Amino acid sequence: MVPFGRVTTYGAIASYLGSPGAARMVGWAMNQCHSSPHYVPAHRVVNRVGLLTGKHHFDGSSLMQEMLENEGAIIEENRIMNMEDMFWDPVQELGL
DNA sequence: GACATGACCTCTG
DNA sequence: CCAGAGGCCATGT
Repeated sequence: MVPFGRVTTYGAIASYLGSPGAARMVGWAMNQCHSSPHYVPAHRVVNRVGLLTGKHHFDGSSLMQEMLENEGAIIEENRIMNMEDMFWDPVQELGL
């Protein structure tokens, strides 16, 4: 549901799902989304400071970064510099 | 059934 | 500001 050009965090997703502290489970879900028939923009999910912690789980080592940069993100040292502008909070945007 | 691990977060000292 | 510890929940051995 994360729109083009926006990113969100594991914690935000977990919080939206009703388990504020279950960010790890979200990471696990992202890992499993490989085998999901639905399209999951996992590249738009980063940790709270905008660090691309899951980049190693994509095909290339820079695929995630490339896709994010393609969506307007400014990435430097595996980190989204303009995180504040890109951040998309499901709780705030979709309502809880 | 216990124990370890994971694309994390938050609080403490 | 940096480091450590605890919590979260599903999965695999």
